[in-house]
Amino acid sequence: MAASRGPGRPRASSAATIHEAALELFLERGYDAVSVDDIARRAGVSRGTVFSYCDSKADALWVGLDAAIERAGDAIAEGSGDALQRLVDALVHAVGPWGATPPTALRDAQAMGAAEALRDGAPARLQPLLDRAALALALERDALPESADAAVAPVTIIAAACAALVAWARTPARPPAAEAVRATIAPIASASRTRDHPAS
Amino acid sequence: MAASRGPGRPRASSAATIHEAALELFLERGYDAVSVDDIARRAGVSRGTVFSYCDSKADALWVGLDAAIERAGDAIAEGSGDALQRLVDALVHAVGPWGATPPTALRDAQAMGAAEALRDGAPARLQPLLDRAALALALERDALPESADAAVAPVTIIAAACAALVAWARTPARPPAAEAVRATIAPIASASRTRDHPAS
DNA sequence: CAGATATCGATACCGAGTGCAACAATAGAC
DNA sequence: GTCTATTGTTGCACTCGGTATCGATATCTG
Repeated sequence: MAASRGPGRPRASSAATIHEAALELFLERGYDAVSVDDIARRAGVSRGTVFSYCDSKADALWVGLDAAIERAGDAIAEGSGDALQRLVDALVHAVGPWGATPPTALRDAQAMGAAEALRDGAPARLQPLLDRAALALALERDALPESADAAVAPVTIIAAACAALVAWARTPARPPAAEAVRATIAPIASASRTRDHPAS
Repeated sequence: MAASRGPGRPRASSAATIHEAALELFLERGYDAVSVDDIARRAGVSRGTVFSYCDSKADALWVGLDAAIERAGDAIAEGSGDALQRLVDALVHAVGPWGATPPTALRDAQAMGAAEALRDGAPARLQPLLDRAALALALERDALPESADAAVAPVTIIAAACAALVAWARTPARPPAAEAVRATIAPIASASRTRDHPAS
């Protein structure tokens, strides 16, 4: 990590330290009642340093989620089958490491009063994944990535996966995340496929 | 309207005036380069007045869209068929008045540099509609509105409708919006129905 | 030891959004 | 016509998230 390689390092700050402090405070006081100053104080760091490690106050909520989004984006390039199938497999694969345990921020979103922040931040976080899926689909279908043909199905499937995960995280007794996701989005993908490619 | 009933009414400000000023400025300079002060100046009112008519800077982007969302929410209560079919019909009905002409903010989102603002604001704007759809579905299925069974399908269908509309608004030669929406979400709804109610 | 370098901290700044107290204008009461 | 209550409007102060900058400090290299 670039944070610990440099020549001068007066403290032992890290993104993880700040994220931990933020999540602690979110749980104690609720997301809205925690300011960035609070996070800085709890982490033993100045306000400026918080923003040098985090892009926004909400970053701590997305630690495990961003990683999964990135895994999904990377997996789209690989995989077998048509682009839609690759998207399904990528989403399933991305949440595989979670097993039956959701990332803490997702599981405690309600308790932290961060459900809205999570919901409102999702579009921006998911955009790169969406772009890669739309691009893959557009290449396969000789369409523009912005066309309805290439853009709608990825949005639909990714939205379904997110909704499934939110509900899954609330479930007391959970199956593995990958199972829940596949069961939800596989039929959606089939429907998109048959609508867009009726013959094959 | 409460705005014109009272004894004293020093000015004739209105939400429409402020929305017009905002959209003008967004088109001229781009969404991010326009401050609320700019909008207030252009509309000939003070900053405080802007926020007494608008909840946020982005409000002007949502004038036509919010109305459609509200139409859809109201239509869910009526309609025929199961709850999923009512949601489909409600969405189709909600964009009916648009015909083949998208709301200006949706059509000019790119030109205004407001595509991101629109995307990021969508979850909060769509939440009431989502809640009503999930509630209707939960009642029909004897499930909790937060359960996956009741929550996933509405998210999926509404997301598909939004994606379809965004792509539709970009299309040079447009069919009526209702057609585009129905063609996109009908198969998704069928897939959700057969998955959740395999027997019937 | 000296210089280069990168992080950290403090400060100032910007814009969105909220709250409030004062003001102005008008409709109605008398 | 005057008084009064109501209501939109204004200006200001404030909070908070986010950005930019500059100086200080600690580490590594020569």
